Amino acid sequence: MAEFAERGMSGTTIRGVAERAGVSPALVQHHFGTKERLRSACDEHVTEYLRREAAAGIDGGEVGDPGYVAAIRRTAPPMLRYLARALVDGSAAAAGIFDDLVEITERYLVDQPGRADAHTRAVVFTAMRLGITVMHEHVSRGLGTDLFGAAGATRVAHATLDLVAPGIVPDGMTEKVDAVLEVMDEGEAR
Amino acid sequence: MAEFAERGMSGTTIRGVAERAGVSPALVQHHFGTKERLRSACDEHVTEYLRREAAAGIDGGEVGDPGYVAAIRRTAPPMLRYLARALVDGSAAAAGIFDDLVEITERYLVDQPGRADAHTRAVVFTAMRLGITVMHEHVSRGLGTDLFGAAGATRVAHATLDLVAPGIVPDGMTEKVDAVLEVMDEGEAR
DNA sequence: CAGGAGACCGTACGCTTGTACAGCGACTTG
DNA sequence: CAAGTCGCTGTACAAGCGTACGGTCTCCTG
Repeated sequence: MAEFAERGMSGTTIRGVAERAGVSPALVQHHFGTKERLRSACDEHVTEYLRREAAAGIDGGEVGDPGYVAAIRRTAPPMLRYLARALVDGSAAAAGIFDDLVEITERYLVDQPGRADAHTRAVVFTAMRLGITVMHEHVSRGLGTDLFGAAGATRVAHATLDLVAPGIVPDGMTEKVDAVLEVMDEGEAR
Repeated sequence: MAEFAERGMSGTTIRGVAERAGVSPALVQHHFGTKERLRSACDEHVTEYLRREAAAGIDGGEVGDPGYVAAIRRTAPPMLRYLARALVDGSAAAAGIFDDLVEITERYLVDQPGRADAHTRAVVFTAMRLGITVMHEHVSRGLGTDLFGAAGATRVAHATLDLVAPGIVPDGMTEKVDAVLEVMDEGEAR
């Protein structure tokens, strides 16, 4: 996944993946058959991960658990880096994830009257939020800190809350974000 | 540029570029030498274009000219498609453009008190806005309309104005956007 | 203990790739 | 009109690619 994220679908080689994994190229082929099936396996893996963690994050009280947050902070960056590439590399799975996020966003965005309809807003807002992840390299450079680090994530979360219209985001979202950031800080300090 | 935009740096072949241009692969090499220098030429071209048109758009009254707006709407999409790819493909020129946009954004964003500092806000806002362009394929699919078409651009502009905090965007920006959209509609109707 | 499954490897093959090179015709220039 | 420039081409080649295949070793199982 790291190799796909860094070099893109056509830029990664099976030999490169094998070397990074410390095995022979033949073993990669033995397990995944073809390069396309290796990509599919990555797609499936990140799709399942996001579906599982998104569900836990939405309806679960797990976001208050320092251990859970720490685990997410450890496992999420590789997934997001892969997703960032897949979103512009023409992966069908990434398109599905995007559409799922649009649907979730549309359900949670406050439908207050404005210039655009709720669906258009949800699509645009999803693209905007994902833009930060997709351009994490540039964001990190601009911030002088890794976006996927604790400090970077906090700053970006605060800036995002500054930037989006208050009437759009559901009630209690600001507090929820603050709670997660606090739990994250505690986990970082320990 | 279209080939680079669709297939990425490592996915495009000189033979593919040549075929698309209706010439022989050797001619591409004759003019640009190497694939890397071809990419550099594209980078330079889009950089110069954006610098020129951004300057005209910011301090010029040209945005009220229907002919000018029509020309932009014809020339911009290929540039933006290329930029979208270059931003995640690790192009040095794209990084420079991103940084330039951050600087411009920081200069124009209203520096009202909030949770994040002005620079962080500018970086995040730049990534968000570019996210729409970078994920134009997904946005277009979600909208059911081409993002680079007149209808799509209008809907996205309206949704963006709905989504960003009113205190952040400078005075008169809404009216300016409306004016451009109106001129665009006139040009389209003709 | 025989044997099968599976993780793992080295080698090989055909194809595509970037690039080098020699050449051809049209047009410009002295 | 000779000569050079330039747009343009076909061919050739080494490197790297995805993938097929046969083989080795370890471990589990009957």
